[in-house]
Amino acid sequence: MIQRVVLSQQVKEHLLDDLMSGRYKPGDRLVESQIAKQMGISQSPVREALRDLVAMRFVEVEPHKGARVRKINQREVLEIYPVRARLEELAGQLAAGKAKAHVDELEATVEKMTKAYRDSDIRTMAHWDVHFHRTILEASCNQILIETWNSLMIEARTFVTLNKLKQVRPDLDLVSSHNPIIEAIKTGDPERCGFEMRKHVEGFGDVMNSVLDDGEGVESVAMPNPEYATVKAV
Amino acid sequence: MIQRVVLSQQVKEHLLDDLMSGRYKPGDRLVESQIAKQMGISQSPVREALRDLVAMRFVEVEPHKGARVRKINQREVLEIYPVRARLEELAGQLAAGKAKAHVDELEATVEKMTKAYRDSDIRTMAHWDVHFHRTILEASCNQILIETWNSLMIEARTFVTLNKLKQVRPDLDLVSSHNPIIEAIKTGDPERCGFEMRKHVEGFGDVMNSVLDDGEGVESVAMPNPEYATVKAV
DNA sequence: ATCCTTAATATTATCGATAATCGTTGATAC
DNA sequence: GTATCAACGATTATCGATAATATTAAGGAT
Repeated sequence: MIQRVVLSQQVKEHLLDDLMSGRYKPGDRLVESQIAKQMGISQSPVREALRDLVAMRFVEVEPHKGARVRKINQREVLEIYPVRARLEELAGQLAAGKAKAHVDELEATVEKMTKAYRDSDIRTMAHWDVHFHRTILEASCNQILIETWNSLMIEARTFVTLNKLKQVRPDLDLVSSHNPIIEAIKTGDPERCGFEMRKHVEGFGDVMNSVLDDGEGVESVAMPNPEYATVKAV
Repeated sequence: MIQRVVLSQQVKEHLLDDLMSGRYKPGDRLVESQIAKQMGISQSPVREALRDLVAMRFVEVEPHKGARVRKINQREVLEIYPVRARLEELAGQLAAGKAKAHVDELEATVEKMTKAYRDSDIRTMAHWDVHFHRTILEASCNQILIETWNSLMIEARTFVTLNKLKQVRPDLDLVSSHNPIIEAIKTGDPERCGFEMRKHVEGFGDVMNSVLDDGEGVESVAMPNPEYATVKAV
């Protein structure tokens, strides 16, 4: 086994990779001793890695019962959008001035998303989608805001979400709704930047609400202002 | 040593208590073996507890160098208010209807805050202050929102904040600004509830900005809409 | 057959010891 | 006096083993 970084860190990344790629399914048990043997190391670093994953909300443990892959239920998937919307609205307002410097990168990112979308490479698409939003978040220069947003584990969730959307609503254009945000940033108007960010996220929330709604019998999640629909059918 | 709960949990609570009560100061080292010996247990549970505290952002560790009490700098203290403001605005909107059932409790909570304030018992005051906000958060019924808000560690920070305020601005009335929120909830109007929540938090942010501003040479943190001041001098 | 108790098994929680790493001290060279 | 480096001491990271706890299986009583 390699030794460059602390073992627990390596284990964590290894497990994270397994989780993201779906080799572990929600509800699966994660047995410390098994993973340890399988990786040829002792129990301690595995245990530590699992606790980290708990903090990241990918895994849950019950004392004396062990760890399982957390199953994010639909309620949780839907609840996240209003929260994201407000955080990103704030980010947009704060970033309005500073983000102009990143317009080129944002446009390039949208380009990469479009390409991944055409290739039906959902993983890559999710990556650039998150990158787009993260760019604006970071331009806000509010570290707490950034960390709070990060704590929502957008990257992992976006992959699942886009997968689902591509599957049940292949007619949707998931990329072009980023453009109004770029336009707003070009103007440098904080209100408009915030508004477009919020609209964008809430729009996705609405779509997910309708998608998951008729899928299973999930009651829709309270959304304060569901008056606009961002994501257009093509 | 007792054995009812898992040791690491007990250690965590013990350390948390030490941290909150100021027995450990920011920057202090937390040596695993020392704590272990001092509590008469082995290193493992201590180590685990420390990692939990890292996830809670009370402690930071560098690999092979160990753990220290995290020093929350002023920038961070100030940055939190815009974020809180938006989260609590959303909470207010979502909770508008349901929170009516809790008006009595909210009023009782304000009462307890007032009493603690008169007794100059800042710790208790912080407790009920947080309780007030948490009540509304929970009435929002958005679990993600609640968890996100919790992740900001409001309780610990409020204590520090109120302490500072009481110290440099003993003239401020920190309690009565909660009343407009209760009034808004009585009306059940989501917009108004959200607005009052946001105003309340941003108002505190403004005060903290001015307090810390002339205290040390900290540049003030971007606040999108600092046009109102909630906390009145008495 | 169902319910309870017990034994066996699987796994976590904790321990005590060791290896790996960091920071420092002190000696030596320049 | 300052820089470089080796050895030491302190502390973390990891290990392997054991104790504590939960889960399952088996057996017996009702």
